[in-house]
This record gives sequence, structure tokens and C-alpha cells, in this order.
Amino acid sequence: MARSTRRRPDPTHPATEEIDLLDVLHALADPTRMTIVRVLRAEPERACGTFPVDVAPSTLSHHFKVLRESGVITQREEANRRFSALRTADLEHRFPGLLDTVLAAHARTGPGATPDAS
Amino acid sequence: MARSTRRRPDPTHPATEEIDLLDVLHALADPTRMTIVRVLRAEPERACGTFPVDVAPSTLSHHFKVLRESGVITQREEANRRFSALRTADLEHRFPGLLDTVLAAHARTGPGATPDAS
DNA sequence: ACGCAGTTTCGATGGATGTCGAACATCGCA
DNA sequence: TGCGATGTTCGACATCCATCGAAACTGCGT
Repeated sequence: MARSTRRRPDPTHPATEEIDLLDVLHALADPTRMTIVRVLRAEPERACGTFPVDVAPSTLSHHFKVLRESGVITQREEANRRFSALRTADLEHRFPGLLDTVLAAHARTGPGATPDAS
Repeated sequence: MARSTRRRPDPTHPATEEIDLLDVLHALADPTRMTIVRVLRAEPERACGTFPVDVAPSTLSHHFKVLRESGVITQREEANRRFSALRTADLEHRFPGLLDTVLAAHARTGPGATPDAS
């Protein structure tokens, strides 16, 4: 049965031109999701369950949905696992420099942030 | 009575180093507030009631409060009116390039946005 | 075939948020 | 001194949102 190999439908993503800035900002304005994006920034792809966040699996799934529907990440299904990746190129094309700037700002002030690195 | 010249206390603002990125992103992730910021971007200062937004005065006041408490704007009292201004320098110092990038992104895709200006 | 591991969906819940109208405060001006 | 203009605060309300637990689904290994 080649036609129904995949029962669960592929997750839907917005087209690049459909990505809304306010949706993206809202998606990034959450600690858990910001952590996810930061991790994804360093690695090209990663399975859902392997993120260093301390929330229930269902909550995590919710956050991935928000990130996906806002156009920040892509999700690819492989067997049982779902791999997530940043839509770096798409975001760069639509909002040049945005992701870099936001992540740099968070790196400066968020986690261990060098107290006076200016 | 020099000590109680000003009855209504000056609005409180967070110190520059206290400005939180996620708070800023959240503040910007609202159409009304984004409009306010965009207008403020063009003019150095402006009275509250003169913004081209279509909400009740009390709602507007609420949005100004959110913007102020997140560190995006300053509010100065002059007589009856309250003037708002972007904390451009503070934001630039704390999150270099952030405001420019976000506003540029919104200009590209938000209002009249040249359909295919790439 | 069975069960386990990884994820999503559903339902519920408490808290934040955007919105409004009414009431209050402040200042300038007639 | 009283009125109008400008904003804020308060209370209410509907909605959204982050979170959880339980249930269901999918595919792999035993």
C-alpha cells in the first residue's frame, strides 16, 4: 500500500510569504520556545524529545505547534520521531537579520550572559 | 508647596539593564502596540491621544503601560498631556540592532509593504 | 502479536490579556 | 470657580494561553 504509508498527515507549515511578523514575535516571546529556538540554532535538526526543557510532553508538543504554525520551524517525520529544524533561510528571506539579531540579544542578556561584555 | 507639585506620580520605567528581551518581544507582538512604536519611530515624541489607533482611551492607556513597563517607551508628563517617546538609545545599547530590524521587517511585510521589493 | 517508546490530541484549569464603559484625577481657561 | 479636555484607574468580561494528565496513535523490536 504505497498510497497510505503515512497515516498521520505531515504537519502543515505556512508558506514563506505567509509568515507574519507578529506571530513570529509572539512565538519567540516565551522562555520555553526561545530555548528551543536557541538549541535549534546550534544544531541543524533535532528530535522533539531531546530538548533541555522541563515541561510535560504534551506541553512541549504544544510549543512545537506554535513555532511551526508561526513559521519559525519545520517538522519532518521520520518513523516514530519528529525532527524539528529552524526555517533559517525562509526567515532570513522574509525578515532579513531578524533571527540573528533576536538570538544575539538573547545571548547577551538571557542565560549566562557575560555581565559586562560590551 | 514645592514637595507635592506633582500629584500623579511619574510613571515608572525599568532601568536599561533591567529590560527583558522576552518582555520586549511580547510588547511588540500586538498590532496596536506595533502601530504605536512605528509612529514613534518617525517622530521623537507624541501625545497619547494623537495616535492613529482605533481603541478606547482606557485600552490605549493599557497599551502604553505595557510598552512602558517592558522598557520600549518613556512617558513624560507635561501639564495635562503625557508624551511618549521610544527608548531608542537604551534599546540599542541593550539589544543592538533589534528595533531597527524588527521595524524594518514590519515595514517590509506589514502595512502597504511593496509586494515584491526584494 | 505484544508491548514499549515517542508524540499528538483532548479536556480541563488557572492565569494573563485585550477590550470596554464608568468614574476619578489633573490642568488650563473662560 | 466651574467646565471641558486629556488620561488613568477600576471592575467586568470574553478570550487566549501555558500547563498538565489521560488517552490514542504509530512504528520498531522482541
